[in-house]
Amino acid sequence: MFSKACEYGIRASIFIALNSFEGRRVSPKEIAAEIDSPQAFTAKILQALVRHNVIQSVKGAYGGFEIDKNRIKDIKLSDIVDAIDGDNIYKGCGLGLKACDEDRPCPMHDKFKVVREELKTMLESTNLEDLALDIKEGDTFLRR
Amino acid sequence: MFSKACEYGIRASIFIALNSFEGRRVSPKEIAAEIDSPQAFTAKILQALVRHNVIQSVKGAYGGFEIDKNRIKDIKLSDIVDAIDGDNIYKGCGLGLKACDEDRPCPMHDKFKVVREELKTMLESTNLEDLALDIKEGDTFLRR
DNA sequence: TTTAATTCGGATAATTTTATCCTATTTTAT
DNA sequence: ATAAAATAGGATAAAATTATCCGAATTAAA
Repeated sequence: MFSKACEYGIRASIFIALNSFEGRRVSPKEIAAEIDSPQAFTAKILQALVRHNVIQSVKGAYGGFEIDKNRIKDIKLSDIVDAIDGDNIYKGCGLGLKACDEDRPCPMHDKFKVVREELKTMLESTNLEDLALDIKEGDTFLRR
Repeated sequence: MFSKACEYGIRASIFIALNSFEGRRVSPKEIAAEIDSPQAFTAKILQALVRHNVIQSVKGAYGGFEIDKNRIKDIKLSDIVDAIDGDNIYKGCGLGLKACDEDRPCPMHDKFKVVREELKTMLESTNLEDLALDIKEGDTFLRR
């Protein structure tokens, strides 16, 4: 469904949010260890998230990645997916037809639209705070 | 969402179904021209669909690809997706965690489950006959 | 039985995605 | 200032996906 990069990006963002609650910055090394992803590749993804303004980085000693504590609840899964995979997954045609739209729909259009809308709604209505709090409560897990 | 191979596979299957209604076999060349896909790559995908028993091929002169006319309505989109992309897309964890399940869910699990189920239901309840008939009626389109 | 029209399948290439490595740059503490 | 601890970013490699090419095998018709 999502690319590996996007899966890592979402997992990393949740872990960063979790730490930012406590005012703690985290390194790519820590992140990759926690979410079980390749470190250097994860670092690239973090850079992309910084460029897209989803997370922040602080360079130099005592630096690391963080998310503005007051904005954690404003970051939606769709922001992360947009930054890494783009919006084609929840906006494009299921059969890959560029010209597919309401006026000239592909054979899957009407039925796929329902799924796509469900995905879009889900991504746009789920924020990092909710996801991180579930983990904190011990209701959900980032690994193993 | 789906791989290119899977998109081509679905589009090709619909076109074959459309022709099998009329008892006409079609070649990879014809198929690729109609669904606007690379011919040799499409041929490989057709072979995979034959191996998975989704479509049939008849070798030699006057051969081509076809679908048993009486079975067109029994072939579900899920059969095609399964054959080409596997079932991970509508059965696996949205964050790519192998260990994610109801007992130990990932943070996205509950919300993603709804989307995944919607996709699963859609793929399993949509058959080639319905899709081909919509095209025949001029309500939907395979290209342009 | 030969020929022509086909699918099948192996080899290879191109592109994209995933992953690694190394150096430069930035920043804080000493 | 200097050293140490970080992120940034370029170069490269590995793996997966997408795509092409060509000869072998199969089949029906002439």
